[in-house]
Amino acid sequence: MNSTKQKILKSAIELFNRKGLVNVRLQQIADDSGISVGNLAYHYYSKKAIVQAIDTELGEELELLLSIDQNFPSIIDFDNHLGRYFFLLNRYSFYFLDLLEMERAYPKMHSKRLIYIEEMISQILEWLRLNAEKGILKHELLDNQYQHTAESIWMIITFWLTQRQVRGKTDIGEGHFKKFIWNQLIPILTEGGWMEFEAVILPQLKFHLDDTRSLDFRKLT
Amino acid sequence: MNSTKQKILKSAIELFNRKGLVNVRLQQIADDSGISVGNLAYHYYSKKAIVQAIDTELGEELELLLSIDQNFPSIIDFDNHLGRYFFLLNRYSFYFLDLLEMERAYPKMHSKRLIYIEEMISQILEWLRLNAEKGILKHELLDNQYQHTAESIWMIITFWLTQRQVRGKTDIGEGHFKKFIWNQLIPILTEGGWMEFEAVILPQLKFHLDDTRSLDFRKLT
DNA sequence: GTCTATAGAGTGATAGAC
DNA sequence: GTCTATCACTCTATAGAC
Repeated sequence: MNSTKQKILKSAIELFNRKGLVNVRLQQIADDSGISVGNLAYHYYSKKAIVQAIDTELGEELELLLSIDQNFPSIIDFDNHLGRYFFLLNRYSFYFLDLLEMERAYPKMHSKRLIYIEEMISQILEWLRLNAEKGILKHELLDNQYQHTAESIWMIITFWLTQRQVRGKTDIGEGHFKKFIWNQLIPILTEGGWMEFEAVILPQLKFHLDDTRSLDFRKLT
Repeated sequence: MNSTKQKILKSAIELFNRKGLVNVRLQQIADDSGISVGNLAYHYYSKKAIVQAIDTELGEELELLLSIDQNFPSIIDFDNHLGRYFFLLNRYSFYFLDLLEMERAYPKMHSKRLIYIEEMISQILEWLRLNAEKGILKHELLDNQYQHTAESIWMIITFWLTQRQVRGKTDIGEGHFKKFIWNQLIPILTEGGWMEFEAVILPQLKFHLDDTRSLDFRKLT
């Protein structure tokens, strides 16, 4: 890919992230890239073509993340994985913020993304079941309990940025995100699971001092 | 409010819900109401004025829901409350589906809505703490645990429709919604809390046979 | 590859008759 | 209160010169 194409994608992603997909004009992308609209059209036939290029880029990164899922059975690997999702969330935030508009405007692209979504959920579920067997997590109390938990975790990841923006709390960072997800797991940790969590994850979470809000996450006595 | 104004609002809500705020033309609202665009403009000065009218309507219903929050300390009242939120979710679905677009297009309206959001979260938190004192819920393991749980429950309520639409699962109903929320509470129920839940809520959930997906929610042995 | 200029298809809002 | 007609504007996409 030549440098002009790269410049265009960089500008487009940045503008989409900041203003939302439908609120970005081709003119703005061209201006930000330092080229004309005509030239923009030479490199990318249409707005859809730009979105498609970004979509492919994100798709590759997601596949990478999904393919290494099988290798994070331990608690610390899950935490690292959350970090990687947080990175993608911020890099391609418009994709998560305008998820619904993407579906309405580009249904074909979205149907491919659907596969990633279901894969993501089933691999979280897999991780939960694996750790239940290992004695890190308690066994399910009800049918579908872990299915619901996996879907909840997916929801928190997917709509994390949206809720943050809606509530005007754009100052909270990765530590807060992770604590939020871990909160889904803390009540279902076994005694042993808690000990591992306390030893490995808690210090990690406290390290993330990028949060403005209270970081207190110490065990109550 | 005269009948034409009511017809307009009814059409607008329906169209917004189905196609999304930005994808509905004034012409369509007029057609659906059986009037002309000119007449539409006579009754509502602009598109924004229509949205504002709906916003006020929803605001009143939300205030009603938030004002009776203090009266649902028991488990069954919480469940009923979830039912009321589910009703509002569906009646004004565009407001939840296009939450971000609402903020971008009508920031002033949104800043009022922000208050409701924070109130909703703090009243869920209040309920959690009340039931922890009553011995229905376990005490917090960590600082902010219930704060996170309350925010998670708010997220699930608020983005329930969005995730459903994104994943193409428009066939799942109120029972599934409630089970999903209850799944947040099940792991933190005390022994006594579980017994009450099993007696009062489980039969209720099984009653909702509107779900297409598996309804199995029986206790595993 | 890059530009300017403009076509073409909306879209919200308005004017003015009835 | 209701209508038709149209303005003023926005935005994507294209044509054609350099």
